[in-house]
Amino acid sequence: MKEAIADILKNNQLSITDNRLKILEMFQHSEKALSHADIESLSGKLFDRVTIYRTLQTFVDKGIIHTIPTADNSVMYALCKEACSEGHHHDDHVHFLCETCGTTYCLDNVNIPEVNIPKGFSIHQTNVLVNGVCKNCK
Amino acid sequence: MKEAIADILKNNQLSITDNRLKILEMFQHSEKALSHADIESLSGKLFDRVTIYRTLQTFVDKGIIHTIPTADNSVMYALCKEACSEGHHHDDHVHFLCETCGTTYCLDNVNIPEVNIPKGFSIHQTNVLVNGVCKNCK
DNA sequence: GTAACTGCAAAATATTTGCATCCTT
DNA sequence: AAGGATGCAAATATTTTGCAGTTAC
Repeated sequence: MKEAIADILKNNQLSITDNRLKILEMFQHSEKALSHADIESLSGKLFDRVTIYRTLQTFVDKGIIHTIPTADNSVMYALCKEACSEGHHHDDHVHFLCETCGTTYCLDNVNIPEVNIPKGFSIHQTNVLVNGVCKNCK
Repeated sequence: MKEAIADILKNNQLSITDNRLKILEMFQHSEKALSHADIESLSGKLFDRVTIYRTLQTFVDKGIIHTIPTADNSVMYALCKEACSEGHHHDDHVHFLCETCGTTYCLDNVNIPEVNIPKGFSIHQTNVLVNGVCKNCK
């Protein structure tokens, strides 16, 4: 497991550091998406606020994690699937925000439905954001 | 036209002020969604930054405009359709972000497709965000 | 006249940058 | 040893709050 995490870094030409391992581990262990603040508090302030910003940005750039558009425009992050790579995100899955507990889930196994857009527009990527109540808060 | 704008304010128990009329007019005249910064520059710095924050928040609260979740998590606003009211947004239309010109459109006449979510989850609202190239940048 | 709205100042937050030090390779 | 990563300090940017003056009704 630890190995797998280190491999992710290695495969992306990133140095293997404690910070990065810990942050990646958080994402792997978390069923839900994480915000900068989540990571800061989960880490117990072990590492610097600035380091978190830079680490998250690096991971997004490398295609290891992706940002999730949220209704309240807070920035959430979650692990990318294999399809992603540097500069090319393909996280065409559904994101679910629970209005009760505030948790954001990536519903990887829910396919994005087809969207019909007007003539003259072309689609590169589709994000679907669902608000509602999750299974734990039901 | 001016009347219509004033009516929107009146119908929502808001005082009719120059600021609010001008900001609402911007939304009505704009095909695309606007950010706080857009409004600030469009206004020619006529009104205070703080007033814009407060006006936008008031409009969102009243259901006159809605926020749009964007991929880069910048905050965009657009007019709501009639279905919205105080505390109850129903902007179930597709939002389109042009990757070339950065414009966000509300595609009011494109219906939200059905999304199948896992057992135990219930849906209140669905947002669809499409990235691509718009008709003007084609 | 009264309540609501606005603008200014300032506080609180969030994010970015520079640089010296430390760690990975 | 060299380059990348980190932490601290500080610069910027963003958003919120308090309050006094102004405006709508």
